Amino acid sequence: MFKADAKHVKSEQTREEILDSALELFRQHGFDATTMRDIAVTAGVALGAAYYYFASKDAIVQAYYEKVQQEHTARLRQMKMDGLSLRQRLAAVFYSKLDILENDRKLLGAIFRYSGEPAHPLSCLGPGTIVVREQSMQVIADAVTPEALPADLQQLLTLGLWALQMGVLIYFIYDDSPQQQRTRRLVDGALEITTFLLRLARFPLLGFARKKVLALLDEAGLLPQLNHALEAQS
Amino acid sequence: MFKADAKHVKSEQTREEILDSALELFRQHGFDATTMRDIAVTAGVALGAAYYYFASKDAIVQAYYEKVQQEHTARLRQMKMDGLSLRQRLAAVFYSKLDILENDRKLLGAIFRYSGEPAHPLSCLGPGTIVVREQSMQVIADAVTPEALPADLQQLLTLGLWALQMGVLIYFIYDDSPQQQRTRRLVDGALEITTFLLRLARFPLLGFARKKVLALLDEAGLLPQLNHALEAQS
DNA sequence: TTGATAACATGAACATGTTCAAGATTTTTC
DNA sequence: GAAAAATCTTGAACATGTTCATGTTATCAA
Repeated sequence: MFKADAKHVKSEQTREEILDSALELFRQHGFDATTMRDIAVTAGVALGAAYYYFASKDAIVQAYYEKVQQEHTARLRQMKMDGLSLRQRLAAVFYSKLDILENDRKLLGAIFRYSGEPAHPLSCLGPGTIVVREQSMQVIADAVTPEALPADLQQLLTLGLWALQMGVLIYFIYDDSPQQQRTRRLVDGALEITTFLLRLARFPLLGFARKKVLALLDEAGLLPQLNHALEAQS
Repeated sequence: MFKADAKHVKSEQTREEILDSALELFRQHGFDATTMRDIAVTAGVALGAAYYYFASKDAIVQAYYEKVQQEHTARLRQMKMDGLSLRQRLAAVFYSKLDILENDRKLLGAIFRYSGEPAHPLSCLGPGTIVVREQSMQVIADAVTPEALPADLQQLLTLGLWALQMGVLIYFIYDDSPQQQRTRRLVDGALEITTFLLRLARFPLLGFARKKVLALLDEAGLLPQLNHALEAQS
């Protein structure tokens, strides 16, 4: 189960070769302008081989995004968060994600392409992408946990921040300001407001709203169980 | 400019014929399983004719959604809203939209397909779909306006509800409960919380948050000018 | 009426994502 | 080590969205 057989290594190399070639071509000429034949030729394999390793052209982008998520998780794990405020930790989460994706904004579009098709294996909200989704939630949860909030509030905050991150990514894709500074400012502002509202969440009236929201999300089945995704790290 | 020439009428009929055939086939066999050739044959025209009237297969779904939006606008206009509360008016807005879309959930996926591609003419967030987007915002704005809220709050509420509607549509697509009752309950709960928070928005602390949010959205360029979409009604 | 122009219609040809039957290579089994 | 199985590779063939050169028909000016 764990033998690093030469064959397995070579297979993995071929896969990497195809993935790297594809990403290079995507970045150079765009996703649509790059054909699977281009990718195969650049990777030095036959067209069919590309499909042996990747179920579809979009699946290549999905594989890229999974690598991004691994990188995001890794970067935050080796970051010293001690002494940082919640807001600073969250800023680190959001900023590092943007840093990683900075030069590949055009690729991200493919990630959202099937968000309206529950049955599609690459739907970013569907079961087919649950691993990477839970992983990205876990990154946020890890930044939230040290705050020692009440469990319900913590869950709510994590889900809300994950949704915010999704929205920020969309904004990021559309952001044509230099270096996407606008997205960064949006993150700053959103986090400021988030932490401000969090301080307010202890007040009784907002506490009532909090319970309402939680009950609603729960009834809607939108409250995932967290902490189940970390072991899926290769 | 306004002559109902026989030719123009016939042209419009052909377009309708293609659109109707396409929708029928989409509903019967699904979007992907229906080919443009199927559509052309069913409509009794050549393949090229379909492309004369619609720029792409997805554009047919877009045309469908524009019809849906027209219908939504029309339904709400002929509804007597006098004496209804804000929450009731908003419920009418959300429910009627779901009613119209009830049997075409599978078609909706195509609407979101290009949400991550700013340059695509069918991006549901891009400039190519601004008319239908403003129209759907206007429907919400019309339900909000009678409340005579402060201008900033009204704008904020309208934008927030539009975003909520988008989210609800996504949930709707994924909702496999009978008659999508879950989505309706989600709407109920979300509107309850919305109106509750709206009552709170007058308090000074939340008023501060409100200003913050508004400034943030404004800086991000997310506050559209409303009231400019009504004349584009055929 | 006639010629010119614009609007509409055609379907073969093309581009490209995807499939698949067949073959090559490696690993496992006995 | 030979046979069997699993893994990997190939590229022709296919399906289908889209384009386009070529018609056809309607409109309009003279």
